Amino acid sequence: MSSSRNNQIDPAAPRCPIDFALSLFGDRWSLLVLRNMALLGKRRYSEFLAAPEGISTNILANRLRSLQDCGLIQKYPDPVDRKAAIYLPTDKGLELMPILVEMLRWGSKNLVNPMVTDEVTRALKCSTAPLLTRIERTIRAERAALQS
Amino acid sequence: MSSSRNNQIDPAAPRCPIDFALSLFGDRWSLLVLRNMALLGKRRYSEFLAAPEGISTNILANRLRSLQDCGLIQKYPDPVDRKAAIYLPTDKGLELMPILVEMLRWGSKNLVNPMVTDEVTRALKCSTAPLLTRIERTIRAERAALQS
DNA sequence: ATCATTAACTTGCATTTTGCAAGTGTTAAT
DNA sequence: ATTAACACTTGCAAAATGCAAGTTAATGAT
Repeated sequence: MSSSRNNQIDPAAPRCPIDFALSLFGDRWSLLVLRNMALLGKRRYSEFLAAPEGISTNILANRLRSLQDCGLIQKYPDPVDRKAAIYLPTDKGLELMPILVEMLRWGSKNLVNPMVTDEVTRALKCSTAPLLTRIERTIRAERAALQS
Repeated sequence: MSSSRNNQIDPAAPRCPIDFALSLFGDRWSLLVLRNMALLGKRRYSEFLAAPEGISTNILANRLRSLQDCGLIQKYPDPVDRKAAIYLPTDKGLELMPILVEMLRWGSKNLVNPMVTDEVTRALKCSTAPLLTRIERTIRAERAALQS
């Protein structure tokens, strides 16, 4: 697979936004990695690998690369452990949160036994704004700490 | 491929709603077919095939089957042309519209030249509620006409 | 009644992507 | 000097995809 999917497409040609979105993260794993980062507070390769869905090592490495190539996540060296890396969503990646939240809503409604935190349950029932703000703040704060 | 993906999974076991959603329509084509039905007013196999993204015939047939198996769309015989079929989203499928709309929003913001109708542009700027209501009404009306 | 056409697929096959297991390179701890 | 932890990479079989061609059933034209 090319490191980023969908090359040889004229970026100025008019295109359906949904098609564009799906060409970047329309697959089984990309949004699950984003979920792990943004919703479950995971930051490292080994943590993503440990997710209950069981992504395999080569696919995870491939997705981490393509998400970086799309500008949706960024990789940082861990300041206290030089063999480790920290992955965080970019602002462009954080803008995917409404999509994740709507999937969460649909899945929660259509699953027999949806596994969700109390915070998410509350957010889906009332307003998702507080959840989204909290996520943005958390990620931006970590990013600021890593870049200094 | 099995006609519906993800068999041998205990439906009562607790599961992440996002994982569940992605297991049903987390691929390049399923949501594009839904877009064609709900947002672009397409109803027939030949219309889906004519979409600018260029889905191939076997993949389209496969997705139409798996979306039916998931209960997201339903197939009806065309009342005026017995060799033709009409595909429409179910209510469960209509509930995916917020996900599509959020993808639309993200793509429109992050594409150089997003191809969207004026109605969608307006909906994204102000409120998506009118667009969603109009889609629901349209589909439900067609469904009612076909079932009688 | 026959023939061509249309709509909705199915089939075969080459290419690509996925999933699993095993291996590699670098840093850190003992 | 060994061992362990972390983040990958490689090899290979199996599955999914994309393309072209073929099939079936209903219509429409002659």
